[in-house]
Amino acid sequence: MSSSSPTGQIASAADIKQENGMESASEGQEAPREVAGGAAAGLSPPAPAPFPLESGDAAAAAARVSGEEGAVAAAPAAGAAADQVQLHSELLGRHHHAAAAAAAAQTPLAFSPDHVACVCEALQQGGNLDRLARFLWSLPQSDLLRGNESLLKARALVAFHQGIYPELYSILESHSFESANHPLLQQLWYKARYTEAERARGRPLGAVDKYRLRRKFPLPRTIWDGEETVYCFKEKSRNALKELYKQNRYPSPAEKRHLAKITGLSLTQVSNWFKNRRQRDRNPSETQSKSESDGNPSTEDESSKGHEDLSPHPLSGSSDGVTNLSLSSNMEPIYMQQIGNAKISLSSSGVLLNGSLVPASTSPVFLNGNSFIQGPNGVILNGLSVGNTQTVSLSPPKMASNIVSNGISMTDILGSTSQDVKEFKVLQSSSANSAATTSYSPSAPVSFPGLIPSTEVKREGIQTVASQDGGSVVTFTTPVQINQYGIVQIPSSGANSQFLNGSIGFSPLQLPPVSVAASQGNISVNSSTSDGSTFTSESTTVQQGKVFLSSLAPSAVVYTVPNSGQTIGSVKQEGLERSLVFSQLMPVNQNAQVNANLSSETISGSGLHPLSSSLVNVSPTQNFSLTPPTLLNPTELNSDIAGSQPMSAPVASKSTVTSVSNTNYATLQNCSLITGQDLLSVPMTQAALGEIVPTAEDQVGHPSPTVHQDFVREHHLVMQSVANIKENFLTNSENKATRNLMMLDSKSKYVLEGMVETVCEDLETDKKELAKLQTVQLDEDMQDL
DNA sequence: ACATATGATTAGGA
DNA sequence: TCCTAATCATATGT
Repeated sequence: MSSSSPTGQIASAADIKQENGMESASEGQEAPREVAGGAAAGLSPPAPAPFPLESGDAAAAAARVSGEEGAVAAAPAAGAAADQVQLHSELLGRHHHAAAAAAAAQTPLAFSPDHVACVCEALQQGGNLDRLARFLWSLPQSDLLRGNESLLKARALVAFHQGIYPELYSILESHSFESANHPLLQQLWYKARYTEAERARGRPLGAVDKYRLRRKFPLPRTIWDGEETVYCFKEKSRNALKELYKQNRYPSPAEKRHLAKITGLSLTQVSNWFKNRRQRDRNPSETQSKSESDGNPSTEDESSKGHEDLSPHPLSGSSDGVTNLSLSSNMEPIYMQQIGNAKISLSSSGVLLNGSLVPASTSPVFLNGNSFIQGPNGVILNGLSVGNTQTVSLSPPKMASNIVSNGISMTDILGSTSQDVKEFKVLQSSSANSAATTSYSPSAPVSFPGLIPSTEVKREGIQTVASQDGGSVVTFTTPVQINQYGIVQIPSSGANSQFLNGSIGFSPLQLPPVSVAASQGNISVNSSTSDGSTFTSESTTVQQGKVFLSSLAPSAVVYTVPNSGQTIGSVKQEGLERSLVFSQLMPVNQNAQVNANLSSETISGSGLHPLSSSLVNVSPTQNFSLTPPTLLNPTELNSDIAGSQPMSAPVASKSTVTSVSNTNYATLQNCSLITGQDLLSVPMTQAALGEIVPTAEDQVGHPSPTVHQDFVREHHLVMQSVANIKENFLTNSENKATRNLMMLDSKSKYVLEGMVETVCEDLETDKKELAKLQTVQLDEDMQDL
């Protein structure tokens, strides 16, 4: 029990289980199970409200907030807060005070959709459904009708809470939700069915009854990615396990971890699976069936088959696409900054939480209380967890540790836990992929092309802008949420605050569908850098069909291959695994996948050197090139990195994000590396987005190279740090590092498309608002407690 | 209802 | 800490 409890872990397990319910059982069995139960159990069995964060989380969050931020927000809101309306009005007031007071006055209730979403998320997180219900009730019809996902989710929660199941079903079936929200919504779906049945029968349902109901009322595709799950494990996961089992019945801890990571299962689950598998192979008599692996009794490992298709990977998927699920998992939260932790205070970086997982609850949490206002540098905000759930929190520059996500402390996550925590998502596309990826080299770790880690991507960028004066430096941090609502904040460093709104734009790269095909190939990314350099990864050869892109700072982009320890000599797998790097896979066209790792850790963890070379692995057979609108100058990056001349080459890049849209094309966003010269280009990227705000630079008014340099510097720093060059780091960091975080939603939808909205115009205001919300929530929570 | 499949748990050993 | 063997309870199928 204890150990495994996959569910316990975060949600990941929970998620999975959710679907079937079985697993969750780990704990006790009784709790059991059912889907809902399972999930709930996993999370917090306890949780009062099924959805809210775990108590633990909440508590943590609360603590933070109160402790640290309390001052800021607390005051006003606190008491009154209780009431939605008040809250509402207050928010409005604040919100506008800077921007448009007048407007506010006119339309009191006219919250921007983002704010509404924000409030909804906050209330959901707080778990106070009554308040949420009141809030919804106070909204004008027009707002309710808007397709805002957070709102819909909130309505669904309220409907469930109030027992208005038909409405719940209607909501769930009428809108395609982000995969990050699937776990929660799935729970609602099943739980509602169970409850209805129980009421009808007047007696509690047994496991079988629930199972029947699940069969009878399958999840609508709007809240399910279509991935099959049998006995609690996804087909893909099962296949991955089988593959490895064929090769080695006694996987090493590292292999198990890797497998866990790949499959989104916990280490314990992986171990149990092998244990059971071995046992059942041994005594067929008992259960026999080996359906699983075919009979490979022999399996003796390796010898046998070896190759071939060992992995046909499964990824089954339907092809269609729908979305994926996320689930839970995902969490791979990543944290990257190990560096930060390590020695450099650097960053603390941001943490992303992925909402995805959230098992039970919804996810997102606001976190970091600290973050809110941290002085000069670091602040951030949190995005709200909007739609997806995810919230981003930022941490203060220094501590990495603070972050709590979903109740889980970062630390935990960071720790080995990652395995447990993380989950991957599978993109449907993957299914297609599966085909694509057929080849898989045995030697290589198992690859699971189809899985995509939750999508979180975090990007940290540190941007420092030197003021012309030279005196001040402005740093800003930008967390981006890729969900529907992106929030970018740029705190100004010093007293003078300048806020930039940044919206971060990503210019999407589109990958031609075609390219994606198959399994092994190289991918070249051509960036049209100013100089026209193209980046190709030769070195990268194939790893398992994945391409990893890691971006460090805003500017730097590193391409790494995470687990391919093999490839990279010095790197060890374990290290890699541990590193929280997460990679994302992007299915391109459904067939190809690209992984982007944004963590620096990977590299650093291994202690390698410079990873100098950037590697891109592409498994897809074919090569496809990505042409970002922006410029990539990988070369420079690499050189820099490798070169050890940190500052020398200025490259400013923005983070790279890969997005995959359901539609089949993948987009790389923000991949721009800008050379010093091209400073201007940076902004451009954003321009693409359109409406968005001026780039930071613009706002700051420094186009100048200087800035860039700093930028670059920072980058370098990061990179270097990776490389083990820490000293520099410190320096820079001291200046102020800024980080950019990007959260992608677990869905991978990464779709930055919409994401980039700039939600908060007035950062301060937002901060306050958020703080207030949090405070309020906390207060309430406290009271409840 | 029954049979089977499968993940998890427990106890004991190395 | 990991493994095996036995066993549990649910999941799934008929």
